[in-house]
Amino acid sequence: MSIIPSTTLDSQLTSTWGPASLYPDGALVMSGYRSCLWSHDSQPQFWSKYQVWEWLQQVMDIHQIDAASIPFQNFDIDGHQLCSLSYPDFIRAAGSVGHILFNSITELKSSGQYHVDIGQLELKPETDTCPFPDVSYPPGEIYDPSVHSLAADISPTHSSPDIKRSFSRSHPVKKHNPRGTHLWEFIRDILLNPERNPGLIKWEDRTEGVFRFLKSEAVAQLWGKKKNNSSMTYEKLSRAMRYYYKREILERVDGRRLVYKFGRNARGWRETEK
DNA sequence: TGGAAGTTTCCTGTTT
DNA sequence: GAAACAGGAAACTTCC
Repeated sequence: MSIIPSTTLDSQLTSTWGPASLYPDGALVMSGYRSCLWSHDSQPQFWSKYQVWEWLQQVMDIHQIDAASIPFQNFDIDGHQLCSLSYPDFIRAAGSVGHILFNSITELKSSGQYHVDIGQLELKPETDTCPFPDVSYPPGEIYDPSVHSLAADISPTHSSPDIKRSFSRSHPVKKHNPRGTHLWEFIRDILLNPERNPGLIKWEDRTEGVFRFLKSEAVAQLWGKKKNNSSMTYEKLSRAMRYYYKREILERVDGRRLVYKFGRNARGWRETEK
């Protein structure tokens, strides 16, 4: 979302993917590390409704917060409005999760330039040097939603032990999320960042959740890189996609090759959820 | 340590 | 004939 304009497929494939979900509380992991600078539109004040919603998604992901814990309809606002909310507003809007969201947005507002790539993170004490030697991305290259997601950008203020204890007591967590982002979430995130992933996957029917792979093997390679699996192919990826039919995360689209549709159990792709 | 979840890999057969 | 789809089966990785 509000990240660096783009990066190449090659650079993605050679960069370390950020296994954000391997760190149930990424902010804790990142505590004590300096943030790196990123682009102007990373400042939450300039976010669109869509970006606000994405931020919510990423906070949920990084904290493994049950999706049902956050009433998305209460966040049908843009970044400017979001930044004007007070702590009580967050509590009213998101209940027990409110303080997590408040801390995150407070930090983002105060830094305005917060970006941490967990994949490149070395666990070492805070130093005067940025742990990310080169965060520049040539134009026209492809954005990697997992590397550059806000999931990796959660406020260090979350590292507060009090918050952590409070959070673990009061918030349900996802039952299981074995290897970080799920495949369908990975696909969804690519779709939600079309300007940064030109020609990989595109919406066929945005309102119905129908999408089509344009470069199936490229997507498979990207997925393989994320999973540190250089032998990933579209054939294997598509097998995993087909398992989603049973779970109703995806629905079959008969007669159309490379076309899938989000099912009732897939969330976060609808515009109306923003 | 065992079970569950979510893939990953391989395979055969079918459809486009 | 090639590419993609469909789905069974077993293995694997990770988390709890």
